[in-house]
Amino acid sequence: MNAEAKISLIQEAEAQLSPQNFLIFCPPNQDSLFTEDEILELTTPILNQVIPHDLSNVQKSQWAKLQTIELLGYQRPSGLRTKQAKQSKPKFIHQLFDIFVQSSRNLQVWNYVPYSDTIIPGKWNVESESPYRYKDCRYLLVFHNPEGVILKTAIVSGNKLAKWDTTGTQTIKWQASARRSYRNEISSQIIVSPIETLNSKISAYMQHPLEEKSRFIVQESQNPQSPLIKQPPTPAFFLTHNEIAQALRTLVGTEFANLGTGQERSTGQTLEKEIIKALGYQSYQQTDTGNYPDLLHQLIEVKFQFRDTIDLGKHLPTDPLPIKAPWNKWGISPREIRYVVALMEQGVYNNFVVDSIVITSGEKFNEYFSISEGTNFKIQIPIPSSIMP
DNA sequence: GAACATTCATACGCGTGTGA
DNA sequence: TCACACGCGTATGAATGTTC
Repeated sequence: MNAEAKISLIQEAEAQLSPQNFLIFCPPNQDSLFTEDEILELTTPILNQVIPHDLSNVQKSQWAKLQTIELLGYQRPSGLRTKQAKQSKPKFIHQLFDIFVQSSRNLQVWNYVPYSDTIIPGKWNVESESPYRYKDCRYLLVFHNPEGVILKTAIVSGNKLAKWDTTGTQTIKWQASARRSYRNEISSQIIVSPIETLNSKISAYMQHPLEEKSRFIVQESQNPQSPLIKQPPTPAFFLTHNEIAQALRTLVGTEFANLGTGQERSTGQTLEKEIIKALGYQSYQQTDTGNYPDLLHQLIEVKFQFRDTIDLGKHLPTDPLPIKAPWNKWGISPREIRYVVALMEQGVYNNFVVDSIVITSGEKFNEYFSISEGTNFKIQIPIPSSIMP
Protein backbone atom coordinates (compact mmCIF):
# COMPACT_ATOMS: atom_id res chain seq x y z
CA MET A 1 0.00 0.00 0.00
CA ASN A 2 1.45 3.34 -0.98
CA ALA A 3 1.42 6.55 1.02
CA GLU A 4 -1.55 8.08 -0.79
CA ALA A 5 -3.66 5.01 -0.11
CA LYS A 6 -2.71 5.16 3.57
CA ILE A 7 -3.70 8.81 3.75
CA SER A 8 -7.09 7.92 2.27
CA LEU A 9 -7.52 5.21 4.88
CA ILE A 10 -6.64 7.67 7.61
CA GLN A 11 -9.10 10.25 6.36
CA GLU A 12 -11.89 7.71 6.07
CA ALA A 13 -11.24 6.42 9.56
CA GLU A 14 -11.11 9.93 10.95
CA ALA A 15 -14.50 10.70 9.46
CA GLN A 16 -16.01 7.82 11.44
CA LEU A 17 -14.88 9.17 14.80
CA SER A 18 -16.94 11.26 17.18
CA PRO A 19 -16.15 15.00 17.01
CA GLN A 20 -13.71 15.48 19.90
CA ASN A 21 -11.93 12.23 19.19
CA PHE A 22 -8.79 12.33 17.10
CA LEU A 23 -7.44 9.39 15.16
CA ILE A 24 -3.80 10.27 15.79
CA PHE A 25 -4.33 9.35 19.46
CA CYS A 26 -6.07 6.04 18.67
CA PRO A 27 -4.45 2.58 18.54
CA PRO A 28 -2.61 1.93 15.30
CA ASN A 29 -3.92 0.12 12.29
CA GLN A 30 -1.39 -2.03 10.48
CA ASP A 31 -2.65 -0.95 7.05
CA SER A 32 -2.23 2.77 7.58
CA LEU A 33 1.20 2.72 9.24
CA PHE A 34 3.67 4.77 7.25
CA THR A 35 7.20 3.57 6.79
CA GLU A 36 9.99 5.72 8.19
CA ASP A 37 10.79 6.91 4.67
CA GLU A 38 7.20 7.86 4.04
CA ILE A 39 7.04 9.91 7.23
CA LEU A 40 10.18 11.74 6.26
CA GLU A 41 8.96 12.27 2.72
CA LEU A 42 5.48 13.48 3.68
CA THR A 43 6.80 15.94 6.24
CA THR A 44 9.42 17.61 4.04
CA PRO A 45 7.17 20.65 3.43
CA ILE A 46 7.95 21.87 6.95
CA LEU A 47 11.57 22.42 6.01
CA ASN A 48 12.44 26.11 5.80
CA GLN A 49 9.22 27.07 7.48
CA VAL A 50 9.66 29.62 10.24
CA ILE A 51 8.21 29.00 13.69
CA PRO A 52 6.78 32.30 14.96
CA HIS A 53 9.48 33.76 17.18
CA ASP A 54 7.21 35.17 19.85
CA LEU A 55 6.26 31.67 20.96
CA SER A 56 7.59 29.97 24.09
CA ASN A 57 9.39 26.62 23.92
CA VAL A 58 6.23 24.71 24.53
CA GLN A 59 4.30 26.69 21.95
CA LYS A 60 7.04 26.30 19.36
CA SER A 61 7.01 22.59 19.89
CA GLN A 62 3.26 22.37 19.56
CA TRP A 63 3.22 24.55 16.48
CA ALA A 64 5.66 22.26 14.67
CA LYS A 65 3.92 19.10 15.86
CA LEU A 66 0.52 20.19 14.62
CA GLN A 67 1.95 21.09 11.21
CA THR A 68 3.59 17.70 10.98
CA ILE A 69 0.49 15.72 11.90
CA GLU A 70 -1.54 17.54 9.28
CA LEU A 71 1.03 16.67 6.64
CA LEU A 72 0.52 13.02 7.51
CA GLY A 73 -3.18 13.37 6.67
CA TYR A 74 -4.55 13.66 10.18
CA GLN A 75 -6.92 16.23 11.53
CA ARG A 76 -5.39 18.85 13.78
CA PRO A 77 -6.25 17.78 17.33
CA SER A 78 -7.75 20.39 19.65
CA GLY A 79 -4.74 20.11 21.96
CA LEU A 80 -1.70 17.98 22.67
CA ARG A 81 -2.33 17.67 26.40
CA THR A 82 -5.99 16.82 26.34
CA LYS A 83 -7.24 13.77 28.18
CA GLN A 84 -7.08 11.78 24.97
CA ALA A 85 -3.62 13.06 24.10
CA LYS A 86 -2.24 12.26 27.54
CA GLN A 87 -3.31 8.63 27.31
CA SER A 88 -1.34 8.30 24.12
CA LYS A 89 2.29 7.43 24.72
CA PRO A 90 4.19 7.77 22.44
CA LYS A 91 2.15 10.85 21.75
CA PHE A 92 1.05 9.95 18.23
CA ILE A 93 0.23 6.34 18.88
CA HIS A 94 -1.73 5.81 15.67
CA GLN A 95 1.60 5.96 13.86
CA LEU A 96 3.65 4.48 16.73
CA PHE A 97 5.35 7.80 16.51
CA ASP A 98 6.53 10.83 18.45
CA ILE A 99 7.98 14.20 17.51
CA PHE A 100 10.67 16.23 19.24
CA VAL A 101 11.31 19.81 18.25
CA GLN A 102 14.90 20.67 19.01
CA SER A 103 17.27 23.56 18.86
CA SER A 104 19.91 21.80 20.93
CA ARG A 105 21.37 18.32 21.16
CA ASN A 106 19.70 17.42 24.39
CA LEU A 107 16.78 15.16 23.54
CA GLN A 108 14.53 14.76 26.55
CA VAL A 109 11.74 12.22 26.75
CA TRP A 110 9.32 12.37 29.66
CA ASN A 111 7.79 9.45 31.48
CA TYR A 112 8.62 6.65 29.10
CA VAL A 113 11.79 5.15 27.69
CA PRO A 114 11.46 5.43 23.92
CA TYR A 115 13.78 2.53 23.16
CA SER A 116 12.76 0.08 25.88
CA ASP A 117 11.52 -3.48 25.40
CA THR A 118 8.46 -2.60 27.42
CA ILE A 119 5.17 -3.47 25.78
CA ILE A 120 3.16 -0.32 25.15
CA PRO A 121 0.31 -0.37 27.68
CA GLY A 122 -3.27 -0.54 26.51
CA LYS A 123 -5.81 -3.29 26.09
CA TRP A 124 -5.56 -3.15 22.28
CA ASN A 125 -1.85 -3.98 22.48
CA VAL A 126 -1.45 -6.20 25.51
CA GLU A 127 -4.00 -8.69 24.15
CA SER A 128 -2.40 -8.72 20.74
CA GLU A 129 -0.41 -11.74 19.54
CA SER A 130 2.59 -9.64 18.65
CA PRO A 131 2.33 -6.55 20.82
CA TYR A 132 4.21 -3.37 19.98
CA ARG A 133 7.05 -2.23 22.19
CA TYR A 134 8.44 1.26 22.64
CA LYS A 135 11.59 0.29 20.77
CA ASP A 136 9.42 -0.41 17.70
CA CYS A 137 8.30 3.22 17.60
CA ARG A 138 9.57 5.92 15.30
CA TYR A 139 10.75 9.34 16.41
CA LEU A 140 10.89 12.42 14.24
CA LEU A 141 13.43 15.05 15.20
CA VAL A 142 12.68 18.54 13.92
CA PHE A 143 15.62 20.91 14.17
CA HIS A 144 15.28 24.66 14.13
CA ASN A 145 17.75 27.47 14.64
CA PRO A 146 17.38 30.40 17.07
CA GLU A 147 15.44 32.31 14.43
CA GLY A 148 12.88 29.53 14.30
CA VAL A 149 13.80 28.33 10.81
CA ILE A 150 13.31 24.58 10.47
CA LEU A 151 16.59 23.38 9.03
CA LYS A 152 16.38 19.64 9.10
CA THR A 153 14.29 16.64 10.03
CA ALA A 154 15.48 13.16 10.86
CA ILE A 155 13.66 10.00 11.73
CA VAL A 156 15.02 7.36 14.07
CA SER A 157 13.68 4.10 15.40
CA GLY A 158 13.63 3.31 19.09
CA ASN A 159 16.32 0.74 18.46
CA LYS A 160 18.58 3.43 17.11
CA LEU A 161 17.85 5.78 20.00
CA ALA A 162 19.03 3.06 22.34
CA LYS A 163 22.50 3.31 20.86
CA TRP A 164 22.61 7.06 21.43
CA ASP A 165 21.79 6.78 25.11
CA THR A 166 24.96 5.72 26.84
CA THR A 167 23.69 5.83 30.42
CA GLY A 168 19.94 5.24 30.61
CA THR A 169 19.80 7.51 33.65
CA GLN A 170 16.33 8.56 34.62
CA THR A 171 16.17 12.04 36.09
CA ILE A 172 13.37 12.47 38.59
CA LYS A 173 11.59 15.74 39.05
CA TRP A 174 9.58 16.65 42.12
CA GLN A 175 7.40 19.68 42.03
CA ALA A 176 5.37 21.75 44.43
CA SER A 177 2.89 24.53 44.08
CA ALA A 178 2.96 28.04 45.52
CA ARG A 179 -0.70 28.90 45.36
CA ARG A 180 -1.67 32.34 44.14
CA SER A 181 -3.88 32.87 47.16
CA TYR A 182 -1.01 32.05 49.52
CA ARG A 183 1.41 34.31 47.69
CA ASN A 184 -1.05 37.17 47.95
CA GLU A 185 -1.59 36.44 51.61
CA ILE A 186 2.09 36.64 52.54
CA SER A 187 3.04 39.47 50.18
CA SER A 188 5.90 41.66 51.54
CA GLN A 189 6.48 39.37 54.53
CA ILE A 190 9.11 36.89 55.62
CA ILE A 191 7.48 33.71 56.84
CA VAL A 192 9.57 31.63 59.24
CA SER A 193 8.78 28.10 60.28
CA PRO A 194 9.15 27.75 64.06
CA ILE A 195 10.19 24.12 63.66
CA GLU A 196 13.99 23.98 63.60
CA THR A 197 14.31 20.40 62.32
CA LEU A 198 18.10 20.61 62.06
CA ASN A 199 18.19 20.94 65.84
CA SER A 200 17.36 17.23 66.14
CA LYS A 201 20.73 16.29 64.64
CA ILE A 202 22.87 19.28 65.53
CA SER A 203 22.13 21.60 68.41
CA ALA A 204 25.30 23.55 69.26
CA TYR A 205 24.43 26.46 66.98
CA MET A 206 21.16 27.11 68.79
CA GLN A 207 23.04 28.35 71.87
CA HIS A 208 25.79 30.33 70.17
CA PRO A 209 25.25 34.09 70.16
CA LEU A 210 24.64 35.56 66.72
CA GLU A 211 27.51 38.01 67.08
CA GLU A 212 30.02 35.22 67.53
CA LYS A 213 28.72 33.31 64.54
CA SER A 214 28.69 36.41 62.35
CA ARG A 215 32.25 37.27 63.34
CA PHE A 216 33.41 33.80 62.38
CA ILE A 217 31.58 33.90 59.06
CA VAL A 218 33.01 37.28 58.12
CA GLN A 219 36.54 36.28 59.14
CA GLU A 220 36.60 32.89 57.49
CA SER A 221 34.89 33.82 54.24
CA GLN A 222 37.46 36.23 52.88
CA ASN A 223 39.16 33.81 50.51
CA PRO A 224 37.53 34.19 47.09
CA GLN A 225 39.28 31.06 45.76
CA SER A 226 37.26 28.72 47.93
CA PRO A 227 34.12 30.53 49.04
CA LEU A 228 33.21 29.42 52.55
CA ILE A 229 29.52 29.26 51.70
CA LYS A 230 30.23 26.34 49.35
CA GLN A 231 32.39 24.47 51.88
CA PRO A 232 31.21 21.60 54.09
CA PRO A 233 29.20 22.81 57.06
CA THR A 234 30.70 24.05 60.32
CA PRO A 235 27.80 23.10 62.63
CA ALA A 236 28.68 25.48 65.46
CA PHE A 237 28.09 28.39 63.11
CA PHE A 238 24.76 27.52 61.61
CA LEU A 239 22.31 30.37 61.70
CA THR A 240 18.86 29.65 63.07
CA HIS A 241 15.72 30.11 60.99
CA ASN A 242 15.09 33.43 62.72
CA GLU A 243 18.64 34.63 62.21
CA ILE A 244 18.42 33.81 58.51
CA ALA A 245 15.15 35.72 58.36
CA GLN A 246 16.73 38.74 60.05
CA ALA A 247 19.60 38.71 57.58
CA LEU A 248 17.30 38.51 54.57
CA ARG A 249 14.84 41.13 55.79
CA THR A 250 16.22 43.83 53.53
CA LEU A 251 15.86 41.71 50.41
CA VAL A 252 12.08 41.85 50.47
CA GLY A 253 11.01 44.51 48.02
CA THR A 254 14.33 44.63 46.14
CA GLU A 255 14.15 44.71 42.41
CA PHE A 256 16.18 42.84 39.82
CA ALA A 257 16.55 43.37 36.12
CA ASN A 258 14.63 41.02 33.88
CA LEU A 259 17.29 39.76 31.51
CA GLY A 260 14.79 38.24 29.12
CA THR A 261 13.61 34.76 28.31
CA GLY A 262 16.23 32.06 28.58
CA GLN A 263 18.26 34.12 31.05
CA GLU A 264 16.18 33.39 34.12
CA ARG A 265 18.93 31.35 35.68
CA SER A 266 21.18 34.40 35.63
CA THR A 267 18.62 36.30 37.64
CA GLY A 268 18.54 33.36 40.00
CA GLN A 269 22.31 33.50 40.33
CA THR A 270 22.23 37.22 41.08
CA LEU A 271 19.66 36.63 43.78
CA GLU A 272 21.66 33.78 45.24
CA LYS A 273 24.66 36.04 45.53
CA GLU A 274 22.57 38.66 47.28
CA ILE A 275 21.43 36.08 49.80
CA ILE A 276 24.98 34.89 50.43
CA LYS A 277 26.07 38.49 50.96
CA ALA A 278 23.15 39.19 53.26
CA LEU A 279 24.12 36.20 55.39
CA GLY A 280 27.50 37.81 55.97
CA TYR A 281 29.65 35.78 53.62
CA GLN A 282 32.29 37.90 51.97
CA SER A 283 32.99 35.91 48.81
CA TYR A 284 30.19 34.76 46.59
CA GLN A 285 31.56 34.18 43.12
CA GLN A 286 30.75 30.54 42.52
CA THR A 287 27.01 30.11 42.54
CA ASP A 288 24.51 27.77 40.92
CA THR A 289 26.84 24.80 40.86
CA GLY A 290 23.98 22.35 40.70
CA ASN A 291 24.87 20.91 44.07
CA TYR A 292 22.48 20.11 46.87
CA PRO A 293 21.99 22.05 48.98
CA ASP A 294 22.89 25.27 47.20
CA LEU A 295 24.50 26.92 50.21
CA LEU A 296 26.23 23.93 51.73
CA HIS A 297 27.95 25.73 54.59
CA GLN A 298 24.57 26.71 56.01
CA LEU A 299 22.61 23.71 54.68
CA ILE A 300 20.36 26.11 52.84
CA GLU A 301 18.56 25.34 49.60
CA VAL A 302 17.44 28.41 47.72
CA LYS A 303 14.43 28.57 45.42
CA PHE A 304 13.30 31.51 43.36
CA GLN A 305 9.79 31.40 42.08
CA PHE A 306 8.43 33.51 39.32
CA ARG A 307 5.48 31.19 38.74
CA ASP A 308 3.37 28.97 40.90
CA THR A 309 5.22 25.77 40.05
CA ILE A 310 8.20 25.15 42.32
CA ASP A 311 10.74 22.82 40.79
CA LEU A 312 12.29 20.73 43.52
CA GLY A 313 14.41 18.66 41.19
CA LYS A 314 15.55 15.26 42.37
CA HIS A 315 15.36 16.00 46.09
CA LEU A 316 12.12 15.62 48.01
CA PRO A 317 12.17 18.01 51.00
CA THR A 318 10.39 15.52 53.25
CA ASP A 319 12.75 12.64 52.42
CA PRO A 320 14.15 11.24 55.72
CA LEU A 321 17.07 9.36 54.13
CA PRO A 322 20.52 10.86 54.66
CA ILE A 323 21.97 12.77 51.74
CA LYS A 324 24.74 10.69 50.20
CA ALA A 325 27.72 13.03 50.04
CA PRO A 326 31.27 12.99 51.41
CA TRP A 327 30.62 15.95 53.72
CA ASN A 328 27.63 14.34 55.38
CA LYS A 329 28.98 12.79 58.58
CA TRP A 330 25.89 13.82 60.52
CA GLY A 331 23.33 11.88 58.51
CA ILE A 332 21.63 15.08 57.36
CA SER A 333 18.54 14.41 55.26
CA PRO A 334 16.47 16.80 53.15
CA ARG A 335 14.11 17.13 56.14
CA GLU A 336 16.77 19.15 57.97
CA ILE A 337 17.75 21.28 55.01
CA ARG A 338 16.60 24.86 55.36
CA TYR A 339 14.61 25.95 52.31
CA VAL A 340 14.65 29.64 51.52
CA VAL A 341 11.94 30.27 48.96
CA ALA A 342 11.88 33.75 47.47
CA LEU A 343 8.57 34.44 45.79
CA MET A 344 8.99 36.89 42.97
CA GLU A 345 6.51 39.17 41.29
CA GLN A 346 6.67 41.24 38.18
CA GLY A 347 7.69 44.80 39.00
CA VAL A 348 7.75 47.93 36.91
CA TYR A 349 9.51 47.84 33.52
CA ASN A 350 9.19 44.03 33.54
CA ASN A 351 11.69 43.77 36.36
CA PHE A 352 11.46 41.21 39.13
CA VAL A 353 10.70 42.10 42.72
CA VAL A 354 11.24 39.90 45.76
CA ASP A 355 7.67 39.87 47.02
CA SER A 356 8.03 37.56 50.01
CA ILE A 357 10.31 34.91 51.47
CA VAL A 358 9.45 31.63 53.18
CA ILE A 359 12.02 29.93 55.41
CA THR A 360 11.27 26.37 56.42
CA SER A 361 12.93 23.05 57.00
CA GLY A 362 12.33 20.39 54.38
CA GLU A 363 10.29 18.51 56.96
CA LYS A 364 7.68 21.26 57.14
CA PHE A 365 7.93 22.34 53.50
CA ASN A 366 4.46 21.10 52.65
CA GLU A 367 2.89 23.22 55.35
CA TYR A 368 3.62 26.16 53.07
CA PHE A 369 3.61 24.65 49.60
CA SER A 370 1.82 21.53 48.46
CA ILE A 371 4.13 18.92 47.04
CA SER A 372 2.90 16.93 44.04
CA GLU A 373 2.53 13.29 44.94
CA GLY A 374 3.71 11.72 41.72
CA THR A 375 7.15 12.10 40.33
CA ASN A 376 7.96 12.53 36.71
CA PHE A 377 11.11 11.27 35.14
CA LYS A 378 12.90 11.96 31.95
CA ILE A 379 15.71 10.43 30.09
CA GLN A 380 18.13 12.68 28.28
CA ILE A 381 19.78 11.51 25.12
CA PRO A 382 22.55 13.40 23.36
CA ILE A 383 21.82 13.58 19.66
CA PRO A 384 24.97 12.67 17.68
CA SER A 385 26.45 15.66 15.92
CA SER A 386 26.23 13.79 12.62
CA ILE A 387 22.45 14.05 12.89
CA MET A 388 22.41 17.71 13.89
CA PRO A 389 21.97 20.25 11.10
C1' DG B 1 52.53 15.79 30.09
C1' DA B 2 50.70 20.31 31.13
C1' DA B 3 47.45 23.54 29.39
C1' DC B 4 43.67 24.33 27.04
C1' DA B 5 39.37 23.07 24.42
C1' DT B 6 35.47 20.33 23.57
C1' DT B 7 32.00 17.04 24.58
C1' DC B 8 29.31 14.34 27.80
C1' DA B 9 26.26 13.59 31.54
C1' DT B 10 23.11 15.33 34.51
C1' DA B 11 21.35 18.65 36.98
C1' DC B 12 18.45 23.19 37.41
C1' DG B 13 14.93 26.26 35.90
C1' DC B 14 11.09 28.65 33.60
C1' DG B 15 7.18 28.04 31.29
C1' DT B 16 2.71 26.16 29.19
C1' DG B 17 -1.63 23.32 28.70
C1' DT B 18 -5.25 20.83 30.60
C1' DG B 19 -9.00 18.89 33.56
C1' DA B 20 -11.08 19.29 37.75
C1' DT C 1 -7.26 28.62 40.65
C1' DC C 2 -4.94 24.32 41.62
C1' DA C 3 -2.40 20.14 40.71
C1' DC C 4 0.01 17.91 37.62
C1' DA C 5 2.43 16.44 33.46
C1' DC C 6 4.96 17.77 30.32
C1' DG C 7 8.52 20.55 27.00
C1' DC C 8 12.76 22.30 26.21
C1' DG C 9 16.95 25.39 27.01
C1' DT C 10 21.13 25.91 29.46
C1' DA C 11 24.76 25.74 33.33
C1' DT C 12 28.05 23.00 35.35
C1' DG C 13 31.78 19.54 36.59
C1' DA C 14 33.81 15.47 34.75
C1' DA C 15 35.69 13.08 31.10
C1' DT C 16 38.00 13.11 27.02
C1' DG C 17 40.49 15.08 23.17
C1' DT C 18 44.06 18.24 21.25
C1' DT C 19 48.06 20.83 21.01
C1' DC C 20 52.45 22.18 21.91
